[in-house]
Amino acid sequence: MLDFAQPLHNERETLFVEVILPLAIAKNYTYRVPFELNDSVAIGKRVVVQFGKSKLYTAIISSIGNQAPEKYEAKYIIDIMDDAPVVNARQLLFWKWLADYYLCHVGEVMNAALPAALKLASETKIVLNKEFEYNKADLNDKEYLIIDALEIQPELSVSDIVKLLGQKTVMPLLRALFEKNIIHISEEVSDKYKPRRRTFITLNPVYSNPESLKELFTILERAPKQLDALLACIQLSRKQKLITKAELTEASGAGAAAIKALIDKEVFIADERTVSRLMGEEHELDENFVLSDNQRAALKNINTQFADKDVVLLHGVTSSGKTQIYIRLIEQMLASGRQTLYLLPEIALTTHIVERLRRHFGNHIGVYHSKFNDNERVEVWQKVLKGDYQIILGARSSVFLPFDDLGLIIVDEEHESSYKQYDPAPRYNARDASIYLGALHSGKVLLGSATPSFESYYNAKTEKYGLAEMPERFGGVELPEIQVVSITEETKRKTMQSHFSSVLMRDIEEALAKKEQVILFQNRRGYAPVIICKTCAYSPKCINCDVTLTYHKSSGKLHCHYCGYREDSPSICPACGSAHLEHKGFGTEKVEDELTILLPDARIARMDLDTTRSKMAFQNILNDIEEKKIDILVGTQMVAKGLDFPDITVIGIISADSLLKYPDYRANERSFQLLAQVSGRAGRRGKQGKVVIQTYDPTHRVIAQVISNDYLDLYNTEIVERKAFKYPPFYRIINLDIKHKDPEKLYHQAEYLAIELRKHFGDRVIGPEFPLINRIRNYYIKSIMLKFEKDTVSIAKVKVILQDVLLQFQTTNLSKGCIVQPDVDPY
DNA sequence: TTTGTTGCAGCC
DNA sequence: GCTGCAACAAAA
Repeated sequence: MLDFAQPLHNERETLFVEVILPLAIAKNYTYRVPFELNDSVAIGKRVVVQFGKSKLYTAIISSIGNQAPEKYEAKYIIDIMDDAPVVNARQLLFWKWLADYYLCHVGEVMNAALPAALKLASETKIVLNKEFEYNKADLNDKEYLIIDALEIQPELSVSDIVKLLGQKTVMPLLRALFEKNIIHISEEVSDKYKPRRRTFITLNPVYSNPESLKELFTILERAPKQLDALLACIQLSRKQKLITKAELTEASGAGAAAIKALIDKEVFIADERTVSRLMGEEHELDENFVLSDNQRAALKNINTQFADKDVVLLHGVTSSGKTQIYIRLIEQMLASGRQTLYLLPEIALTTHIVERLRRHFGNHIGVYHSKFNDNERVEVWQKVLKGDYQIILGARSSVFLPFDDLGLIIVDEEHESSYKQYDPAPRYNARDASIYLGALHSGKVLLGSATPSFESYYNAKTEKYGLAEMPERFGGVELPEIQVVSITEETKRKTMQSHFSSVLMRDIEEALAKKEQVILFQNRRGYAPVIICKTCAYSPKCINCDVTLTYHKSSGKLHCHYCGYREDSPSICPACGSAHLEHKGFGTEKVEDELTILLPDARIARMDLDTTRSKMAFQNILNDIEEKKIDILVGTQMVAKGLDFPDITVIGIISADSLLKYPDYRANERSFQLLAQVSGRAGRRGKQGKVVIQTYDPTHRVIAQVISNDYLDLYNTEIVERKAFKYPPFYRIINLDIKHKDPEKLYHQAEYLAIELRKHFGDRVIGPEFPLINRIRNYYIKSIMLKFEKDTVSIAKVKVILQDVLLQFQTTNLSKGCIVQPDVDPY
């Protein structure tokens, strides 16, 4: 007779699991499963293992077997942390693909994929959650011990707790405490995103009939303040649907105490809600919008193309209403019961689009991005795992969430470079990864952009992707008027006031007079990027990097934008003692500074990395713009993205030249995208905006294309060059960054590596060359570029060979001290 | 001789 | 990625 109660694995059998460790190592590691855990092991569950002499790590089980490794004795798993897998099989495939495609280790992918709190390690720091009130009687002895220790010493590492309890299996305990919200993992101070919350007050419906209301009045007779508040509430509710607590306090003059008393008595019902930063106007409209004919056609087109194409590119000009189409598509997905992932560039996620979708989709939607703290991220992760969210709105890292049936991925602003991660490996592009992820789920991918990347547009043109176009703006919003100003010309006529042309100044002044707002764009932060001695031509350099130091007036120091090094700004030349130090070039800080002199009455703010680094600063600036406390906003790239405010009518590009002259094959594409995007910020419904582009090169082809808003012309001219000079979309690029502390050794090693590579790839190997910046953080850098024909060369095979060559290289004596970092599809 | 520094293999 | 050791260098 069959015994159905029989456990999954024979109890006698010894199981071994292969795990993924959150480290940059190539090998797989096998651990032995203690008998008592035989039934609990499963692929995708987290286990605690010891790796090396003393370190504990959270690892993910990637496979289970019963063969003991031959060459070594496997260590035991210390513990299993999950009752159910936190990572599903598709995710593991996705991780593997990413590691292969981007030439990195699965462990690095795991690191990027899992929120920190899901991978506690010995060094993870634990802190108490101060806001949580718990009953000590509910804790068991060990938990009590931990909490007690944390009350004395606010921060303990996992290994401290191991010592404290005298046992190795502390992770489940910590997990339990974590889930009960008693402890947090400690994080460096990062600015945390806080949605704006308001408390809304409504009268308890119990009092909707006159009888009970009358009764209430009698009861409150002896509390005149509360009576005032009640009356004010009734009065306000005639005029508006929603009453905020602040409005009520203001209108009644009753004070917060009276209102609180009424809430406590359940006369008022308080409801705290996240509200839009863009107040009013759109509220009603959004719930039940109607697509325009163009939008309906585009939607239909997309749906038709999805029938035989997995990826469709939606090319719609700014303000053509792509978001409404996305919403309709998400609704379709929701109806069919499948999940949607909606990707946006990081910065766009702090604006009203989140609220707009929240309002539309309510509890179905989860938001995930880097301004969220780790606890919030784990919460979203768990909810996706449980299937609580049907829709995820997030930045690039949300491709890692544990989706189980992803029907649609929308990648908005697909051309954005912020989809590509550079610094810690994996150097992945979330847009490209999405296409693979979509395929893994047999889902569809929609790429959206007003200025598509050439790669995507080419793929659409060659019918690899479907293409839907929306050439018209929605609701008759006019394109801004773009005026180009020649700096050369104005300088000759002596009409430049420092960096502002007469044209720009006039437009700014006119806008200010009309109480409208202005954005000025300058693609460089700080005050002056170079300081140069007029006598001996010396200019201060960073001690760790090969760059000139940028003068920052606010700190009075010279900053290195690459490693963070700072030093005091010299008053005389450190080389020759001359007092003639000249500031060359200008950044946002200087623009702001000069503007305050030229327009002393204007309220000016600056938005760049320096002013938004601190907690909440970014949000504060946005609030100030919205509440019209700022007349002029000076900023870097940041201002181009996701700033949608109706009263911004003038945009000034202080100097387009640094964009146009950037030494990169993508410079024209990028310039167009950025200029088009910045221009899109000017003017909204009913108001035509104005864009002023200042440049030394007013006849530049790209500027003409921006003015005529002719993406196609740009594409057609550029694509010819791309083909001629062997660049994407016709060729794939893999960059190898080679780093060494010793420039001599670096030179020889890089040359040697290039020779080795040429043996396999011939003249597809370019370099080694010095990159734009020669040395960063005391490492000298050379780079080798590899270009492969897209149509005829199998990139998978290339990567196998490349991996091989690199491995060979790294095992020779010649390569000691040398770091090679591959960057696949650099962006 | 002691103490400090750096490079490097191996971790299961 | 981290560790511990070996080799080497500087201080004593």
